[in-house]
Amino acid sequence: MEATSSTPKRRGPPRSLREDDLLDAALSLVDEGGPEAASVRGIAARVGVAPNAVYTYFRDRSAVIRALVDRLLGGVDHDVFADRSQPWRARVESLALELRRQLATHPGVVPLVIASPLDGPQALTLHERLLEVFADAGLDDVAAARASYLLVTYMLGSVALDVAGALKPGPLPPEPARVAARHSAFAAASADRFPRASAAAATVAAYVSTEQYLWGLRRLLDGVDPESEDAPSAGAEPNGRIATGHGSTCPRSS
Amino acid sequence: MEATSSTPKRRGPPRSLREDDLLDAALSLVDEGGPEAASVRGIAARVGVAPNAVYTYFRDRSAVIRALVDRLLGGVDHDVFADRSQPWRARVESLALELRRQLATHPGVVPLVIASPLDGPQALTLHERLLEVFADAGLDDVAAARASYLLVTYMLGSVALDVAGALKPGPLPPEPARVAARHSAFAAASADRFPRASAAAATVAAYVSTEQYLWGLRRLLDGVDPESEDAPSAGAEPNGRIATGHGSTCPRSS
DNA sequence: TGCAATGTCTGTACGGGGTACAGCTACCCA
DNA sequence: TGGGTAGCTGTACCCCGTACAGACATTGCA
Repeated sequence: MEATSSTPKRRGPPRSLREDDLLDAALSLVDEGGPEAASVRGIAARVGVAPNAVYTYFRDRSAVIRALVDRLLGGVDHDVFADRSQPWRARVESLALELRRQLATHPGVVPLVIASPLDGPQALTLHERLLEVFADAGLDDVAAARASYLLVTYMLGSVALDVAGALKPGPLPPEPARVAARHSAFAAASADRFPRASAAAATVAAYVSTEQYLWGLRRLLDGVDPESEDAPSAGAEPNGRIATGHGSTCPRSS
Repeated sequence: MEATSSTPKRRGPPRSLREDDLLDAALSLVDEGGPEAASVRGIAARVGVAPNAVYTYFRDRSAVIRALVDRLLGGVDHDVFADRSQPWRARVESLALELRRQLATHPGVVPLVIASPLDGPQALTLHERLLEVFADAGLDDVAAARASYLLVTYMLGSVALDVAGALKPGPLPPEPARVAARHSAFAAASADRFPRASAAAATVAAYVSTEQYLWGLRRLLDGVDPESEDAPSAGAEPNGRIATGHGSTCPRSS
């Protein structure tokens, strides 16, 4: 915002609103009522303003959402991560944990993060930081870019599904009488169809943990590690290495 | 449940609509116009019916969406996966590829998948299938459940972010004059802030591929493999290993 | 054969959402 | 001191989800 560099000459009355106020309101709404609660009207009402005032700061609702996601992911930081004297893997793990914490604190934004295109500033922030770390680790640009994409994908994907899985809408409202029969029958059929998965659901939930998240992350980091041997082949390599699959022949890819 | 089994006595006129017709319409709408295009009114219009008719078959719009996601993920199948004589890893990879194909064909549903709670029939279908495979592979129930969760998380997360990343909204519509200055300034600031990531974006995109997806999957499968040694510790293991920020040396080798 | 019950679909309407358009007001600068 | 402009409001439009009440066809049963 310092782009108005030289003369911060402002016209009009002093702002009673600011982007941050609107985003704060949006975030609190999302925290309370889920992703859809961040309506333009709701945000405006929360800051005590007419709905249209929002359009002075954001082009449309999606711009508000993007800015919200941006601010949230951009704020992911941590002492360990910022400390360049730390081992690079520890820094990445620190970032991953902080990201997880951040999204777990605001589960409602997860769908918004996922729905946002990956090339926005928010993802770029993450990429940028990872790229720095990988450069420190000695990866060349291409390898760093690939590693960055792989990790951002894993981190956001895992955290998103973990958190979104925990974000259940609660018991559904009662069904209208006319449709109740059909749907209850369907529910019963579902339970019949997936007895084992249903039974395992509780077990599964108990094992979804930060440990597991970190474990997967470390497995991927092993492959990224330049000192390791099993970095992914850049696609230039034909199926030889990739198809070498631990006792299984891998099917055709694309 | 099975109560209606004996006499399929129906009253009323023969259905001119069916769930599948509505879901077909919803899917085509999503394919054409993104996740939000599947409005109740739109679906009804596409099948040539009043909007309310939809409520005869689904409790509300979210039920339609859930059924759509359910049908899509439930339909993920493949010859190799179904063939129990195949090595289990090949079967899992086959499922993963088919899932990727399916979602890549219908990118618009990805946000819907992510937004759906993980305990719905759709995810249960995936879990159920993976659990079968893992059981065949000799994993006990708990290990299978953990592995299943890890893989569903990875698969859906990776594919979702890949596909959603490819699902860019295109160039944004022109901004209203009043706000243009502020936003272009912001855009410039963004480009300044993330020069490296911006530059790397194209490179990154070029390397996002099925290969990379499979590579990550295989790394995780290595850990799941009962014949392998480095399965994730079930959380029983204290922090010793985890807090150890291994200074870029692989903690384990395969 | 006729009547009542029931599932399917329509007409209408309400509340809420995004947002375009046209102002009003207070402030800044010339 | 007056024009210009940023910040904000009032109003209005259209789309969306969906509740309510009924029209209609089909069926089971008397």
